[in-house]
Amino acid sequence: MTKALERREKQRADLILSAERMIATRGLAGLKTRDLAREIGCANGAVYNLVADVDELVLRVGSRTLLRLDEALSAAVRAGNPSPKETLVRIAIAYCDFAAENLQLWRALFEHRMETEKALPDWSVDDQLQLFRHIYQPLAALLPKRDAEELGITARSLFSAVHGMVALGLEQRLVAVPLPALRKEIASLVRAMIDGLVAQAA
Amino acid sequence: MTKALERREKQRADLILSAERMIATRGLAGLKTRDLAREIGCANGAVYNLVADVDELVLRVGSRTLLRLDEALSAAVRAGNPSPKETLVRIAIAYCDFAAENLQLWRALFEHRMETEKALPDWSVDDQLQLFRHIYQPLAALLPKRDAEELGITARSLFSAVHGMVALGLEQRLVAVPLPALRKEIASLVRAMIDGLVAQAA
DNA sequence: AATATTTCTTGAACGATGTTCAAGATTGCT
DNA sequence: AGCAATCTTGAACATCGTTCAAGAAATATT
Repeated sequence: MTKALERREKQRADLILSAERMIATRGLAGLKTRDLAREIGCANGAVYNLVADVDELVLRVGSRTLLRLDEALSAAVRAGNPSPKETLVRIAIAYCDFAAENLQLWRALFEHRMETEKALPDWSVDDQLQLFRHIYQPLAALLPKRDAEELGITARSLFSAVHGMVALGLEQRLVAVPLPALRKEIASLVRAMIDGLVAQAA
Repeated sequence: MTKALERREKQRADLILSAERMIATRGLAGLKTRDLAREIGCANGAVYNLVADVDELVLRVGSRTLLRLDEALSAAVRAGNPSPKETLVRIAIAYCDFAAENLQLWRALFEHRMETEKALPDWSVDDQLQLFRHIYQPLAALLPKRDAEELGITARSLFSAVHGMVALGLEQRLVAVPLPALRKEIASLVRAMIDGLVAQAA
């Protein structure tokens, strides 16, 4: 019994890694159960012994991506010892860089939601909220008069604004923006947002 | 000959309207050629006489949506005669309201891009760039020292930031944000961005 | 007006794809 | 070794977008 379960877990891990590789190279739409089955060496039907459906598979890959994103943002905060304002700029730039370097996996994070209506499992929701904590602390230092709830909302807004710039900036359909220019733009607008918020609070 | 072409055009218009209705009620994923054919009264294969493929259909619906969005933003600018700063706030709020009121159609605008790699036809690209002109003018008044290219980039960044707030704000997966709170947040952050940009320029 | 030619429309068929399931193979327990 | 529980298989199903040969309709020609 232990042997079988071990093998199962091993294959499950293989499956998720294969799915991750496949999304990274061919995009979310390029993820096919039959190709996955061939890659990990099993029948296509066997995929459903390892995972309930592709939705779960995508969410598991997404969870890994969020983890790596979290690490990237943590590293950006850790480097040097800048002011709260520059910390927030670094986080934004790090988010942009991560998205550019993991374009397809990062996109999959947001593309997938639209397709299914069913609620997300808890293990998937938790990760997402963790991201805001990187923003929360520097923001609290800059806006000492705001209470925790206000800070949470503002942190989310700040994140969303940067996300929008990255999302539309990395889109090739509109005018293609070279990555260095995008980074500069993001840094500039983040500084503007922070300056504006601090000025409003004064 | 003219009679047949007329009928064709009529049916083409019907098809696009049906597609629009279908996306609005069932989402982009709910758009099915067989259902469309039944609605406009023709065989499913006949859809491909009116339109090259579903991609084109989605783009045509998107074009209509962008037109209505443009009108909504124009109306927001027209109302009253506020300062450039408040004009930009109104545009942002109008964008948020439009997205909320036309949720599925608005989402389809951005969901669709990911799926196809082929370049967009010109008639579809043009509309998108027009949106920035609403932002450009008030921004030029606020930042008189910036040249046209810089203003264009900043206008796009501002739009992207607001788009991000709306996109993640209207997402139900994360913490659900009530619409009035979202509008308030957007107004607040737009004012902060503008204040910050103006202060930087000084 | 009758016929020929071009064009359009049809709906069956194709190829993909996610998912299911009964039958066969494998594993774990006594 | 033998039995029961479990897992694996790959064929089958349903649902898509899309294509296409054949029949219907419209247009052009005589």
